[in-house]
Formats: sequence, structure tokens, C-alpha cells
Amino acid sequence: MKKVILVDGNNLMFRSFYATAYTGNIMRNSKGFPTNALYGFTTMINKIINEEKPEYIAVAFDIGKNFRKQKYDFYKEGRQATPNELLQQMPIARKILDAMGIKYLELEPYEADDIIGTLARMADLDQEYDATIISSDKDLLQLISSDVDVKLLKQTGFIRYNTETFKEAYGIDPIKIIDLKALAGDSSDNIPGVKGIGEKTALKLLQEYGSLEGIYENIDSIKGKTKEKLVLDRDNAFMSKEIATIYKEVPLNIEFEDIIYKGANEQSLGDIFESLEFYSLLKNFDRKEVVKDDISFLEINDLSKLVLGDEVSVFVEMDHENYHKGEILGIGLSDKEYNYFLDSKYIVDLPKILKEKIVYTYHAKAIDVILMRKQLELIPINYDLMIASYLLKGFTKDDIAYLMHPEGINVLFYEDAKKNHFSDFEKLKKDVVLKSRFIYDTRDEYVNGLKTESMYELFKDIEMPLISVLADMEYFGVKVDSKVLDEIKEEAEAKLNILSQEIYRMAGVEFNIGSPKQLGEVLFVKLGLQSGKKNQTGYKTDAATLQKLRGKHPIIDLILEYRNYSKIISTYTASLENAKFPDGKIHTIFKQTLTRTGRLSSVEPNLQNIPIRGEEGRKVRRAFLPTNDLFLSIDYSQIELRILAHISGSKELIEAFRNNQDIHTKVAADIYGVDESQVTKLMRSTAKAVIFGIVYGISGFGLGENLNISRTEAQNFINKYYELYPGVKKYMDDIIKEAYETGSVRTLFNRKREIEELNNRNYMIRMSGERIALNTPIQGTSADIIKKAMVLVFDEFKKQGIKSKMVLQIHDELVIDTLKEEEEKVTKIVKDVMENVIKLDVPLKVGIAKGKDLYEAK
DNA sequence: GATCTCACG
DNA sequence: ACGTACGTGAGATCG
Repeated sequence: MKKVILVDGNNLMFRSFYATAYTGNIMRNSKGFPTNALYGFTTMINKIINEEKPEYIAVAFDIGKNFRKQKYDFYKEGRQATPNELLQQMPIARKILDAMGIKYLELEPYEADDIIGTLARMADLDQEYDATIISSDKDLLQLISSDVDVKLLKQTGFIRYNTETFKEAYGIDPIKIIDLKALAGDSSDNIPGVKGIGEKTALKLLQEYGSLEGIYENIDSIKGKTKEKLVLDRDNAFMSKEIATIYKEVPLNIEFEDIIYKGANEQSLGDIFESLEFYSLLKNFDRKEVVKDDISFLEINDLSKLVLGDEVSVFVEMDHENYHKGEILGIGLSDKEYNYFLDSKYIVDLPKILKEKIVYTYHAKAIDVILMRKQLELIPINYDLMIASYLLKGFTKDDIAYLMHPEGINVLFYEDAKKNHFSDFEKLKKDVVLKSRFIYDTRDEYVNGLKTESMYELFKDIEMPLISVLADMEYFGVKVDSKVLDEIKEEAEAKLNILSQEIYRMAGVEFNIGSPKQLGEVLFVKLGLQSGKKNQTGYKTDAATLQKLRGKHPIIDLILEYRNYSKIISTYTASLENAKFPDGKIHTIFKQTLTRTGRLSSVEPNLQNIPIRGEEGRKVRRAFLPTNDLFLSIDYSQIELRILAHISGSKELIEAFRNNQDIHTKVAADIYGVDESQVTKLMRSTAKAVIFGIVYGISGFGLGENLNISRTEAQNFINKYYELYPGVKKYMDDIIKEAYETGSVRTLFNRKREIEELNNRNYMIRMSGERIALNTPIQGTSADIIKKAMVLVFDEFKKQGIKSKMVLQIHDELVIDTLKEEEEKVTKIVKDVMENVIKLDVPLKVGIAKGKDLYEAK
């Protein structure tokens, strides 16, 4: 038996394009040519070759006019035009196939489906051949036969259908897909079908009468509305059947011998990959090395041999991503003229070497921390490529290799080098120097880019100075009391024991309460509770769903409580203990180049999500202790709303903030049309939810879900809000319009976020883009403001010789590890700086709390 | 490794 | 007709 693989080339290209086009940027090579569809296409084809090991393979494409459209001009009408970025990539897909030794087929006026159908029929007729069709298009399922199966691609993975498995899944023979479409139509191809009949009814009819013809032969035994609909749309039904039928006699004039898989010509395939800059695909090739990875440098054994110009780039390679733990592997230095490699022992000389220089680097914070760990003087760093690239491109990895590969510079990815334990020291030396060279050579380009984009001030005055502020916070760390953590853990474990016994008893069975699958089974099958929404794997059992079931069964409260305690144990006792360093402290890493809005994030461990809302979880805060005498916590009061008031210019909101009103109460009074004195707790919290929702771009539905009220009621609240605050509504409309026009939005400090989602053909994704456009200037400006405040606080501490330390930033809050005698000074400095860091149309206000641990300082 | 769930602002 | 709130990090389960 000979195996034939038939690939739907168009389908693969579209899939690959849209898979990556809707989030983030479309991948392009350095010339700006889009490559995202080709990359996905190529990896898919490679995968097919590896998995299927075909003897015969052909890839079919659509080309030119198609005969269905010629005959019925409504066919595929209403489809959005194929984006130019995808069209440009189509011819290259053919070239890649040529180089891979794979035949591609196309013939006007036929579609790829028809070509595949024709070859599938050849396999049906020839006993010697079996075919497998590969696509994510369900239309092709009609071609399944004893000799033909279909590998239907899913979002992740695939399902393989043959005659048996298809019948099991659909209850009809594969060929009947055509009849199904004749009845139910197909909105994506604009095939009408019979109006008012959907997939469910169609399947039922087909199971009973076998085929479209069978249905109309027995039309009199069908009753009611269904019959009426069928009679009315008879012509459409038969025409739809014709359109939906894949044509199997395309005059291709080929035999299977013409589509033998020949294997790749590595030289020509390599050339294509080279021009597309698919370096990761190139690396397995045995071809002439053309990538730039050669560099001359001097390995320094004697510091007197090191002669550097005024401007120097430095790259420090470490053996661990976590620079609080890692050790140095080597140091690369470059100046205008030349490159040097320094052994790690020279780290102690680095401050002296670079003291008078203008220094450029990648990931300055790692260098700061490692110098602090070694009690060395810090190096003044003028430019960090990691930050520049974050601001300009919106995303950056910790690994500089991701910036270098697109330029054709073949350094090892950090991940790969680490896997091999950095064993190739010669390569490591070369790479380190290549990296410092790269930093130097690209610096002007990035600085110019920042200036062109009006982000140079943001870079220079906020992000760059913030680096050493964060380094200082991380290095100083937060003390953790293991005993307290342990007590919390034991207490929670005891509760869990009791709870689980009680839960088992009520359920009448012992099961893993932590497994959503098993829990769903128990609640919704065994106990027969009303199941809410489903997710991909079964019943939803999250807190919001369970909340709605409270009172229906006593087990619900127990499960919620169980979840609460088990979260505390797993995330906040065991793992925090684990994250502790030998000095008894936790040293988190604040990621400065990760979020799309400009916020920081905190990892290993995350210290920005320590429990506070629930009393049980909040106790965890007792384990966080000051190294000095007390914690001061200073947080912005409603900063995002104040920013909304400012950038929207809403008179009413600005007025309210200027009068120092409680904004939630004020909005509640306005919405409900009562006096502020008559606002109840519920009214206030409803207003609060509406206000928050507005900032996120919520819909009536979403707010309704959230407040557990009907969507109409919720929508009324939203409308009322718009009416009361027309400035806010106008801001929302304007910013979304601007986002569509420019493809991006900016914060008050000019931080830019590109929003690719707005160009997506998928309605949902576009809507999500609009919400991003709405929210990012608000969240991002808030991030800018507190970042600037941190820099100023740090400077002021230094100026006044304050020994207290900023240790945490939690988006709108700063935590200071304070010396008793500095309490007053610190409070004043931080409050003054935070409230006056920028002049808005509304005042900025902070709240202050203090305590002997993080529990009390809130 | 994907998915679900849940902690924070 | 469909899906539905912005931004994060992390642990447990399961295929």
C-alpha cells in the first residue's frame, strides 16, 4: 500500500497567518516583509513530513477565478478581503515547496478543495494507494472513504477521521456532509441552505431519510414548520448541494508518480530561509555557513592591555536567569574600535574600568545586582538596550539573542546554551563579545527611534533611572518569618483535613477536591446540582459559578472554604518558604520589560499578589517583616479614576475630585438620583462596579454577570453613567477612533502600545482591541506616574541620607522598610513626591498606613 | 504543556 | 448569532 498525503495549502497559510496575526505583531524580516504565515506553514509542512513520512505528497492552492463564484456570484460573498500581508506571502509558499521537493497543484478556475477531491478520487479508484487529507476545513470531510481519511487540524493537535470514526461522531456517512450543507447552509461560504433549518434539524432529517433527495421524496411524511421551510426553499436546497459538492474531475493530467516526495534541496531551501530570516529552521541544515557569527576580539589576561574609548558597551553573561543566584561566566566589552573578552574574575575591576566611561548594556539591572552582591561600586549605565527595545517594540525577552537573530547574528539562545551547561567555552566567549558589539552598534538606531517616537524622555528620565531603584529594592529584599508561615500552614492543613472529611461525607464518595473534573462530576452529576456554564473540559467550578449555588447545597460553602485554604498553603506558605534566600529574605525580581501597559511585574516569587482581601489569606502578611523597624505603606487613592478624569476632561469627575468627594458615593447618588446621605452600602458598591467596568470597557452583559443582575438593568446603569459623565463617553469614543487611525495608543508620558487586534477580522478580537485602547492610557499613565515617583523618592532618600528602604511596589502602592527615627521624614518625602510628581487637572492623593509587619501596614 | 483556578492592582 | 472587563504570576491536574 502506498501512502499519499494531500495538503490544503491555502488553509494552512490562512491558519498560520491568523494564528499569529491577532495578538502581538505580525512577524516580519528586517526588510519589513511579513513572514508569519510562511513560518507557520513551513513548520506545519515539516511536521507533516516527520509524522506521516509520505512517499507521495501534494499541496493544493486556490488560484484565479473560481467556477462556483462565476456561476453563483453570492458564493463566499461577505468575506473580508484577504489581507495584503497574507497575499504577499502566498508566492513564497510555492517556492518553499519547490525547494522542499514537494509538488504543488493549482488550476484555474478550481479551488484547492476540488484538486484534493480529484486526487482523493484517484486513490479511491486505485487499489494500490491510500490517501490522507490534511486541513482544518470540515468541508473536506465529505471525501472520506475506505481509502481516504482526513486529519482535521484543531487549534491544538488534530483529529483523524475515517469512515467509522466520522460516523460515530456525526451519525451520518461522510458523503452526507454535502446534504447537511444543502439543508443547514454555510455562513462562511455564504451558502444559503434552507432558511430556518440548522445543523441539529438537518442531522435529524438526514438520519431519518438518508439524503436530500430522500427527504423531498418523503416530504409529505414531514410535519409542521419544518415541512413548510423545506418546501419553500427547495430550489435553494438543491443549488446549495451543488455548490457544496467538491468537484472530483479537475483536469490535472497527473499520476501519483508525478507527486513523489523528492526531499529538500538544502541549498536552495536554505537561501529562502535566509532571506526570510528563519534562523531557527536553518540551524539543522548542513549548508555553507553564511550567517554572521565571526568576530575578532582580544582575550584580556592583563588589564594594562585593555584600552577603551569613551563610549563602551558591556555584556555580562551569567549561568542563571535569576541574577540573585547566578554567577558570572564572562564579560564582553566593545568600544568604537574593538572588542574584548574578560574572564569573570575581572568583575571586581569593572567599576574602575568603566567609571569614567559612557556605558551601554543589555539588562543593566542584572549587572547592578551582581555588583551589589559582591559589595562593589555600581557602574553608571547610560543606556540599556533591553529597555529601549521594550519601549520601541513593546516586547522584549531577557535574552538579547532574540534581538540579534533577526539581524542574522548567530549567537546561541540562552536557553540552549544553558541546556548544554555552557560547556562550549570558546563559543561562549565569542557570543559574549558578539553581544557587546551588537549593543554598541545598534545604540544610535535605538536612541533615534526613541526620539522619533517621542519616548526619549520616558526612557532617559523614568525607565533608565528606575533600573537601579529596582535593583536596590530587590537586593535589599523583604524578611520572611518561617515560623509564622509554618503556623499558618499547619492551621490551614488542619482545617483542610476536617473540611475534606465533611465534603467526602456529603458527596458520599472520596475524590480529589482539587480536581475540577472530579469536582464537577460530584456536584453536577452525583449531587445533581444545576450546572452553570461549561468550559472546554467540562463543567465550570470556579468561585463565581459556585457562588451562585450557595444555599442550594451545604457542600458548596465547604468547597469554597477548602479552595481558600488550599490556595493559601500551596501558593503562600510552602512556596514562599521555598523562595527564601540564605539571608532569611525574599528577593523578588521586578520585571521592567514585560507588561504591555508599562506596569512592573514581580516574579520568583510574585510579591504583588500577597493576599489581602480575605481575612484568612491576609494573615500571610504577618510573615513579612521589616529589616529595619516598621513598614510604611503609601498608596495612591483611586489613581486610575483620577487619570480618567484628567484625560477625559470630564467636568463632573474633575469637580468631584477637586471637592475631595468620595467618588463611589457621589456616582451612586447620581446614578440612583438620591442625596449622598441616602446612599446605601449596596448602592455604593454597585456604583463602584460600574465605575471599574467603565475603565475596562465592560458591556451590559459583563456588568450584569458581575453584579448578578439582569443585563438590561446593568446596561441602564452604564447608560446612566454616560449621561451623567458625557466627557467620559466622549473620551472613550475618541480614543477608540484614534486607535483605529494610528494603530496605537499612548500614555500621558508618551509610552506607546500598538494594538494589532484592531485589524483582526474576528469581531471578538477587534472588540478586545477597543477595550485595550480604552484601558491602556489609563493603566499605563498610572504606571508612568508611580515609576517617576519611585525615581524621585530614591533620589530624595539619597540626598537626605535616608537609610530606610523602598522594598515593594504594588502598582499604586509603595512599601518602605523604615527606621523608627526616620518615620516622619520618610512619610513626608514619599507623600510629597507621590502627590506632586505631576500636575493634573485633579489632585493626586495618597493614603498612609504603617505597622510592624505587612498585615498591619495596610 | 495546556487548562483551570485564584491571588493581586 | 455570538461572546462578553484591563493588567499580571503561579500551583495543581490531566492527557
